[in-house]
Amino acid sequence: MESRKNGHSKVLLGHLEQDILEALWKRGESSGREVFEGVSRDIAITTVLTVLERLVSKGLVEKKRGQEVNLFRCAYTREELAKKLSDEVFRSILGLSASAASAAFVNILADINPIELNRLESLIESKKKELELSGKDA
Amino acid sequence: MESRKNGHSKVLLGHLEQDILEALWKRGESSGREVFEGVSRDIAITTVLTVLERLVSKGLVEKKRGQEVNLFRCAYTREELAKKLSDEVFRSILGLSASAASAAFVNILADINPIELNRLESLIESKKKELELSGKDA
DNA sequence: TTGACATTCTACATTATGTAGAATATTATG
DNA sequence: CATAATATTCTACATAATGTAGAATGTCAA
Repeated sequence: MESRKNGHSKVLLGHLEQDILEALWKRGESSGREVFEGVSRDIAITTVLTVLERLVSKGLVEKKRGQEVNLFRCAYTREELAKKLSDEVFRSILGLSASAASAAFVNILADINPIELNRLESLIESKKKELELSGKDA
Repeated sequence: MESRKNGHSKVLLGHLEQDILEALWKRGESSGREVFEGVSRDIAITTVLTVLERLVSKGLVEKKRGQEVNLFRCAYTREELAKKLSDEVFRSILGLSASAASAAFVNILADINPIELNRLESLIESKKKELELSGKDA
């Protein structure tokens, strides 16, 4: 439903950027050509190389010289990247309305991965204990 | 720390857009000039008018003819907007790593508004019950 | 050495956002 | 009513992010 601006709908990273990271996570360290094949899109290989290069600039991908070709690999695991990207976005939305954001978060999590609801609950418990400790002398 | 691209650091809406929405939420229905004053920035009033107009295009602000001037107001409450904006972003990050995203969410919520942790917990409980019901015949 | 492939450079298109002057419309008032 | 003061709309530019890829150049193996 969400009225996407136009063609795009990127959120945190561009679509191609995401696909490239996905390919790298799946295949592990790979050459440019392998990444190109991994994303399997009808685009020129130079396009992939260019974006790969940009990801390197952003520090999201690491490049090193292999024997015959350059090799690329993600600088972060999915988890690490999720954490990195979360910060700004969560802060922004939670700042708008913590309650609404929380509700939305739970709804979406339930939709995507309901099992995680339990883990989320545990996380909250832990965090609460943590806060009690740090705040007990107030 | 987050290496901001350049000058910008927008997430979901531009800075000026956010400021304008804030001004509208604070003041309620307002004229263009009032919004301009509300955002109190050293920019031309037409800049505010332009962005206001764009927000109208995006459906985030409503415009109507007042007696002597046009009046603008937010089409959504903070809560509604937070919900609207959450969807895509949360889905994207949760899709990357539900566990990492959950952890980040809890950390940031605890930082911004710890009291909400309790509410979040309740939300999870409710959601879990809800899921049990819908899934009990599986 | 030379052809195939890899890498880098350069460049363009599109979209989003911030910015605002010019042009036009409207209103209040002398 | 004429007109100055405002308000509104139009048009336009700048910058950044992203996708896109051809041209130029580099490298390696047969």
